[in-house]
Amino acid sequence: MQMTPDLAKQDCSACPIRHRAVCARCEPDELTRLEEIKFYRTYEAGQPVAWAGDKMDFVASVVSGAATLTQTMEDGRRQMVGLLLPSDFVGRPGRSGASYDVVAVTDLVMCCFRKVPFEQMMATTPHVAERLLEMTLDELDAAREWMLVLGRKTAREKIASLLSIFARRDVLVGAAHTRSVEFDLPLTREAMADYLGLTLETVSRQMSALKRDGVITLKGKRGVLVPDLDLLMEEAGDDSDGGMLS
Amino acid sequence: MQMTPDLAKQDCSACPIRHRAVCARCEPDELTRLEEIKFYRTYEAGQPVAWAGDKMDFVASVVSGAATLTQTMEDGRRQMVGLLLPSDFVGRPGRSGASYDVVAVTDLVMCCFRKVPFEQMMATTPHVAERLLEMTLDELDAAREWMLVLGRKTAREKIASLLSIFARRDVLVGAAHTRSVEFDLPLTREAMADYLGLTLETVSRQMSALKRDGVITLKGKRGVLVPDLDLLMEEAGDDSDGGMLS
DNA sequence: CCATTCGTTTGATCTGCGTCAAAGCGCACT
DNA sequence: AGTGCGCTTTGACGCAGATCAAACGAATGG
Repeated sequence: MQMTPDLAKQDCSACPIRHRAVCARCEPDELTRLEEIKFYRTYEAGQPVAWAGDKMDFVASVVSGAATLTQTMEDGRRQMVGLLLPSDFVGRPGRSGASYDVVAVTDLVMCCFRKVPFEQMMATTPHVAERLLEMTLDELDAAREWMLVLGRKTAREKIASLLSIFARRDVLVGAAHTRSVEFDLPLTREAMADYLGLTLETVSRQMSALKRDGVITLKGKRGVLVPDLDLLMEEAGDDSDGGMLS
Repeated sequence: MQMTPDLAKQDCSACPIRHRAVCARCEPDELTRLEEIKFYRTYEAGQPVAWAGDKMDFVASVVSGAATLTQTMEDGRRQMVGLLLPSDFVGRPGRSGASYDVVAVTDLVMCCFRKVPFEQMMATTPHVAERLLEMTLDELDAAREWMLVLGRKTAREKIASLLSIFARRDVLVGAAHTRSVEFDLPLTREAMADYLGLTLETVSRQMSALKRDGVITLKGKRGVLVPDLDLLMEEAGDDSDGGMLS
């Protein structure tokens, strides 16, 4: 959780309000104010960012790495309710504590803003509040999309749906109209199971099945090669194009 | 979908920004502007409010009755992703179309605001934008709570979780510290199944089981009596107090 | 009054996934 | 090289919930 001075001045395109990429309407002095209250934190794989109920005095967005939001029942059953990948946002303006356990699953760099000045900024600059609302609506859509996965999809479809999420972040256009992708899974089988409402054994079995059927190829322990993204998305039972066109 | 003149002047405490109850900071002229762009619509049970992809030129909140947000796969599998009860909000500022099918499940009255003037209002009055963000965050929390239900709870726990949602809206304090509640189920068994990721048969069986075990009593077709709310919430596997204290 | 329809209940059977158990990898230490 | 540890894979078996099927009750309408 130490500061990383070498990052302190970096111009981070994945900042909470994505001020370079999206908030083009921001005035220069607004950007300056954002830069002033910004700092970076790093976490190691497995390290907690916050436990449910803890006070969180900052909001942040992921620069690199991945983190998970999970909920746990008293008897130990766990459900991941959010997956934070680069550019995703954490922290609730107007709420004192974290609602869920936030844990780094790989080495993680986050771009943070102290909560109090950030909220002041929100209250005075409509752009920021609007951008935050837009991001929250996106999260809500993602959560609802996932409700369909959890409630109605088979184990195989669930795995394919999860792989699609990662695959769609790194699409390569191959020859002959097939889109192939290669990426590293940031999650263990257990974490995948927690996300999908399955057990790790079922996850493992279905991964093997998808491999056997040629939908994916496993490269070492973490690497996954998807020769045909369309085939994967068909396996996921997804009617949409996965947002590739938007 | 006809206008209801008798409602047109009613002071609706469940309006989108809940301006009477919540937006106490609003100036009188802001309230007046809201009143000016407000109108009411009624729908009959079963009637669609909007299909996924349709343009929705208004945002609204539920005054009375209930509506559902559902997602459907090509093969017909359906998952409800949201349940709209009085005071709940529908419609996305900044988005052109509905993301999900919105259907009235009982007779429904909605308090609507034309989208364009509402968004103008949002852009100029920080209260409204903040209130909307707060409401969206609440929805997001509810969606994530529901992900735990869908992913990790047993059929019996799922039913109890759903019943808790309705029960907590109408709590009566009984004698001897037990809290008893009585309410009408606004959903059919099939709709409950769509919400819970189950089949209607399983829903029916588990309802019977809860009745047999004295957790609930069925009054006619739709009426449900919960003699002890704490017992129901224990069945739901809920560690929280259900927000009763907050 | 009966017939139709729509939602609900209940039963019998099947199956996908969970559970329990054991073995197979890398990979980091010593 | 050898040992231990964390993660993954694979197998055997059982069960919760799906599926298929039938009957029931209440409301509606001729």
